[in-house]
Amino acid sequence: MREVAQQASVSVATVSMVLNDNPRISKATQIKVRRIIDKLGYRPNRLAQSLSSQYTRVLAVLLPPLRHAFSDPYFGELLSGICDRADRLGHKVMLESAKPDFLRERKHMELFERRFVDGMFCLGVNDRHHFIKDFAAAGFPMVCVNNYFPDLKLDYVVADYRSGAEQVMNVLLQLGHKKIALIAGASETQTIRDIMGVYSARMGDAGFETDESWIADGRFTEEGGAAAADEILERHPETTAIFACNDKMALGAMHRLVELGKNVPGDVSVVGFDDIQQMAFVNPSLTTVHLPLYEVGARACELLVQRVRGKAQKVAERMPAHLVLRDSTSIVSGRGQ
Amino acid sequence: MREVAQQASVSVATVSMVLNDNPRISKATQIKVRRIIDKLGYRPNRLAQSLSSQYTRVLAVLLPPLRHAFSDPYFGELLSGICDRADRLGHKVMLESAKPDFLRERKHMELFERRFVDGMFCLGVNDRHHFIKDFAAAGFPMVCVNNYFPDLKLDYVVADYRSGAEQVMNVLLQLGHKKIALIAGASETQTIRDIMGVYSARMGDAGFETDESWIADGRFTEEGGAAAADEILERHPETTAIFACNDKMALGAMHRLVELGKNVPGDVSVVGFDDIQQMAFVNPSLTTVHLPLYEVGARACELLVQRVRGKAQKVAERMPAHLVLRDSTSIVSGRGQ
DNA sequence: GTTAACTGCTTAAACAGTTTACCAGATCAT
DNA sequence: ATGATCTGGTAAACTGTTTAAGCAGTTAAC
Repeated sequence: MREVAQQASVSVATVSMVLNDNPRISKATQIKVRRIIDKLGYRPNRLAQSLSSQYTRVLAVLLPPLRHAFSDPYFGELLSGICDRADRLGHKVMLESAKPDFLRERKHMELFERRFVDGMFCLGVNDRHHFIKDFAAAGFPMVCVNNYFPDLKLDYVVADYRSGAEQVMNVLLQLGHKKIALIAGASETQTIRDIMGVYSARMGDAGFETDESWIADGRFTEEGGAAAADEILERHPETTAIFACNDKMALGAMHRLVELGKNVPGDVSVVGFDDIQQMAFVNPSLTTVHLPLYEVGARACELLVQRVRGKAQKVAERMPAHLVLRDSTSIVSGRGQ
Repeated sequence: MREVAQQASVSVATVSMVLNDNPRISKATQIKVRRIIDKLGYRPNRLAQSLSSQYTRVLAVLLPPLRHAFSDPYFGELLSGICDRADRLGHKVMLESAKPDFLRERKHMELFERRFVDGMFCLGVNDRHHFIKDFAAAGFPMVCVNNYFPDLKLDYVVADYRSGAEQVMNVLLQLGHKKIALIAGASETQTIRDIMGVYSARMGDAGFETDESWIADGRFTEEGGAAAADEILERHPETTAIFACNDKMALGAMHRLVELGKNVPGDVSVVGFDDIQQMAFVNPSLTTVHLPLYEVGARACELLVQRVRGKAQKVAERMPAHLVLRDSTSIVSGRGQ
């Protein structure tokens, strides 16, 4: 920068102002300086800029410490939305995994304290993750992505799980299903509780009271989904439909059903949640709820950037979800009754 | 830092040396200063550290600009390995997407020039991506992950595609298959050419000469795999086995086969490549080649960090792959002959 | 007729560290 | 006693930006 200033016979401050399109710089100086910049191939050092301006223009994404978190299409789709939008807003995205060590050493706070990042996204958090309160307490910008905490004053952007669940229950009931089981994930997650609430309510409305024996925990994984399917069929062999709270569990359940010699959807209908890409290509293709994950991520990013700039107030948005009917659901079969 | 120095009645230089475990600092001063640091909750500003030390300890991952790149388990697994190892080595990971604009504006170079990052990983690149030469030319540390360029002097870490392909061909031939088709990806990719080379050679060895009518391009996607399956069956209805160069294409092909009323593996065996996690849970579960993607990513990270520190020489490693037999392959059926 | 707000630019301080050259005192060999 | 070496520390220069304050002259507002 000094070199540019020298060659253009102006001060470094002027060069700085040229770079920042400060209106106080005359057209002539603008052009003169820019010409030298191009000639010299000068690029401002972002570390120095950040040091001085107090903004790093870097955002962190905190992912749960699952072995396959990065290769999980669910998180991937959120990440995709976040990254695309961040790029458009001139921000970089950094990846972090919320390992126990990471949290114990308060690294999630260090990210801010040491000026690594301006803001943070939390993905896959639930009520047991007490650390999320730290951000708000310290006044660091943070947005919960596709999750929320009614009791805490935290920013969030979330897909409409209730509406999605309503649509699933409607279609299953209309297809004549009465023996509907639910494969849930961790009930420490508010969105899962939303689905469970809708499930119980709609079953009750339809006159088919269910108890917790109709609900199994699939731990959000394929293996868990398979195990949950086992549990359910053992407790209720008369089950004609299984509603899983995410696609991975639905896939695991479906795989297990086929292994057990059941026909999907002939004997048992299966419905997922999320609509991750592959689900159109499994056999049978999976009926599921499409969540606008990309858009949720993108919107969260927009709002986080506003927060960083001190603009946004309370951030809380809910984005629409819709059912995608495929081949894993059908009208209840005669003998299923 | 000034505050710490003052309270400990030493200079800021001393505080800096304490933080960096400089041996010139006495035990007594060490302890005295550290006590004040803890008391004040002081955290060194990484921007200032980087500005001064010339190292950012940030690495960038350049992903191809595919709509679902982030949610692709293939990239996810590589990313997972990279991130875990980077964390252990005290480095942060930044995400970048190689969009046309990005490259046109030389942003991939700016990342280095503006001191954003110390090094870079390139994922999913092929011979058409001329920009990869820029790094070497400018002397910026870069490692190609799970891909390589025999003609260029670039660092890389790659899974052993040839050995994987050998294993596939061995098992298919042993199962009695003769009419084996190949679904390839972009032939601009060296690893794909490796597979194609093995395929042709082994078919030739076994006395079953094939020509390009037995090879279709599946563009690495499920849709492409499905279309490729169509092509192949149209040209060669007698096909008894399909070998796809990645799992996504295998899944697409399998889905199409089932749609066409074929039984997998009864009528047609299908083999994939990569062993992404879900493939154990599709119907039928997919026989595929397990690539140590996590390890490839981790190793690439180790080597990149060494490169950044100026230690490593030429980096070029190949990691072993092995076949995973599942339910999508079987002995060739009588009528298939 | 005074005050205030421009004009386009410069100077210097601030941002928060690291590193190098140097220094005073202690230790050691001659 | 003298010079050489070691020890533990300091002051100052350095990294590359942004930004507040200021310069002297012009113009608009009250």
